[in-house]
Amino acid sequence: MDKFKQFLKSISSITDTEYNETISYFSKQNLLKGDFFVKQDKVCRHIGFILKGTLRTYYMNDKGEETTSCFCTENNLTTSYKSFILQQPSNIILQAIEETQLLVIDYENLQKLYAKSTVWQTIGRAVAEREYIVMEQYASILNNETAKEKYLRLLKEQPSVLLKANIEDIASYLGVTRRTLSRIRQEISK
Amino acid sequence: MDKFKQFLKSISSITDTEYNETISYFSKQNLLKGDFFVKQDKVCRHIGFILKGTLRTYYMNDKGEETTSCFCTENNLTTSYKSFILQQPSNIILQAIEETQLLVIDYENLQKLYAKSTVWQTIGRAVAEREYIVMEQYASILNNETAKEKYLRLLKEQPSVLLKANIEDIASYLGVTRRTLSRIRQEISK
DNA sequence: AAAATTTGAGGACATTTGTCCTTTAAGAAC
DNA sequence: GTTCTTAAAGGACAAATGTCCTCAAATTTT
Repeated sequence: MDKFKQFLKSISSITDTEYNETISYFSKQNLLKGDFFVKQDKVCRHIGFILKGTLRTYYMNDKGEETTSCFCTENNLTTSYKSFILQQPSNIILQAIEETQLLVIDYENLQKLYAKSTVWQTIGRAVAEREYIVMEQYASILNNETAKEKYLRLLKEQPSVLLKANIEDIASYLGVTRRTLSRIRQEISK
Repeated sequence: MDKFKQFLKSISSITDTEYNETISYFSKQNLLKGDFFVKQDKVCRHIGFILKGTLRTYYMNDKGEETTSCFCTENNLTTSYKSFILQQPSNIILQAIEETQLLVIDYENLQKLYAKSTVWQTIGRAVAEREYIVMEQYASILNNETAKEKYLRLLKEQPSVLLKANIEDIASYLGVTRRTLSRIRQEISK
């Protein structure tokens, strides 16, 4: 729980008292490997803070092909943010790829916090701005980096993901087929 | 100016009185074709609302190659949002591709509005959420659509851009070379 | 109007990536 | 320990895309 307090303090000037007054709006949630945090076409009702574990975010097209867009790891927020904001069905799926512990708040409780407290108004904007920045960074990577560069970035920034996720998911994250990922790994091992 | 009031009302419950009290924080800016709204590596100090015209958003890599990420059109906000939020140098460039009129607010004035008014706190969050959604949509397109699909989408959603922008810029927006764009147009014309 | 310059279309070939398949290795089940 | 199953690596060929170039049309300059 302390991790979460630290996270909030890193994005706002929330005091210990304010934190204690509002933490009761959150609850804990545990996921096993393979469990879904957000299912496709369901409205995402929660924002979660990852205390422990890893989630995979992916799209699924009509043909059933999956495209991994993100691996969410410890001490970060996770949600189908667009679905959450608009309270509309989600076009992305969030699934645990290992045992995962979350601190979650639902939509109504978050609106209550916004109404009740100025600091939570600020946190709400800061979170939206952060989510924007993460997404812009992601789009920038999609635009400017080759699959090989993305692989090397993953290796550097989230090496644990390469051990936990399977080849299919990593390939779809890089935007290539398994065959090409195999070629990339071959090149790198030289 | 009315367009801007309408825009704000579409994302918040701002009243006419509140609007009139805060509009003086904004000023007008005109750009000629080729003028920059945001230069590379400069801190973006403004958010603009496009009253008229079109801007192109692009990255430039070390080799001087440009990647167009967005064409911003009338009645939308435009800014290098990440640079604006963090007040750090921008990695994207915003350039008018035709004569453009903007309503702009600078960073300090926006912070004053946030401090002064609850409705502007809400607008700030709503804008961040909107920008997030646009960016997510963009990332989703990058992930899931082929260059041809992107071209057809542009044709449908922003047909004016195909007339105003040059081939090089459109190709870089689609993530392909001019040669491939030429092939795409050939296919479509059949 | 003629010349010069810029812009888009498209040919030829090389490179990259995908598709389909086989092989190998590792782990699970018996 | 042997067989079965699953996951990753990699071969062979096809398809898609990039590179480099030329040509034609349009636009600008003189």
